[in-house]
Amino acid sequence: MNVEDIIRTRKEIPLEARTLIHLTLVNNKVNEIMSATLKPFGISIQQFNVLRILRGQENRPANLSTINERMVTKMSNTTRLVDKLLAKDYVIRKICPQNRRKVEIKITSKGLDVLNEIDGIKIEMEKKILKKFTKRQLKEFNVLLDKF
Amino acid sequence: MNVEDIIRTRKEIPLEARTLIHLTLVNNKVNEIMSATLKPFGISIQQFNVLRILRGQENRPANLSTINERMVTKMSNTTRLVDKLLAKDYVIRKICPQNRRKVEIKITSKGLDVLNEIDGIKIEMEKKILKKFTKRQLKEFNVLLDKF
DNA sequence: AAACAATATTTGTATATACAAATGTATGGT
DNA sequence: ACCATACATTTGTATATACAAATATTGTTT
Repeated sequence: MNVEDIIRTRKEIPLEARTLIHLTLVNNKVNEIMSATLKPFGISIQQFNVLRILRGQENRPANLSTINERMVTKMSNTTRLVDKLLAKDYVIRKICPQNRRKVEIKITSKGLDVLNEIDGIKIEMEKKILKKFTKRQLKEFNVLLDKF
Repeated sequence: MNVEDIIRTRKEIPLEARTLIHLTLVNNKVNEIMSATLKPFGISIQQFNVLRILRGQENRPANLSTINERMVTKMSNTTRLVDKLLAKDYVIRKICPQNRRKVEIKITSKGLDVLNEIDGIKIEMEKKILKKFTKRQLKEFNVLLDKF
């Protein structure tokens, strides 16, 4: 991926600006591949993230705030993400009896099934995206990302 | 920025998956800062990108396809981005006389003014975002990004 | 020249997201 | 108990984006 080719410029871009453009281009590319990978399963990246968080709960329900604080999206949209998953029977939602302001969300076996199906494909996809990296370079890359 | 802290997990994440999550988190952070920086000027990141492409044309008009191929967004949305800029008098749009299917878009002096105003602030912002990087590390980071 | 294909852009629509306000519930002070 | 405040979530709304179809113009074929 060459930045100058993609944005079609012949001018020299300052290193700082180039880095941030580069980052965005790479992120877009990765997102496109991810969305396309999930498309056959009818879920978006964010819906997938919610499902994984719920699976991580290992049968304990999660309330909306818990889900939300582990994601990048805003609270109001987390509600709507759960709505979508609910419509597909991938989660169940009920009001918490101890504190009726809260809602308890749990992944269903149908939701777990679809996640398990995706797991293998996702690992393949990740390997493909990162095939040009050595383990050493991946670690190095993560170290650099930590500087942001 | 520690990935495990942000997504609040205690589990070991496989290096490949961790890398892609890390990338997304960093990109989100950078985008947030950029949007916030542009907010006082009333333009979005994408609108800003269009303006810069137009400035790069150095008085020659650009048609929609030209703008679009230098951006990540889809054609139909480029139309709407230009609509927004038109409403702010940052660009003018007219039908190309040689080929009436095409439209010619040019940045106005008002558009140039706002870009010039933003230039300095943007450089400051970039420095701030990348303050923990040495020049050497930035180059290294770009080399790694090229592997995607 | 009429018909068809190719090109350039726009419009319609569904989904996604950000931000502010509204709703419903619980808690602490008086 | 009453009231203000805090908390948890939802709803409303504007903007952003993806995808498909529609429109308008030009180029090509017969």
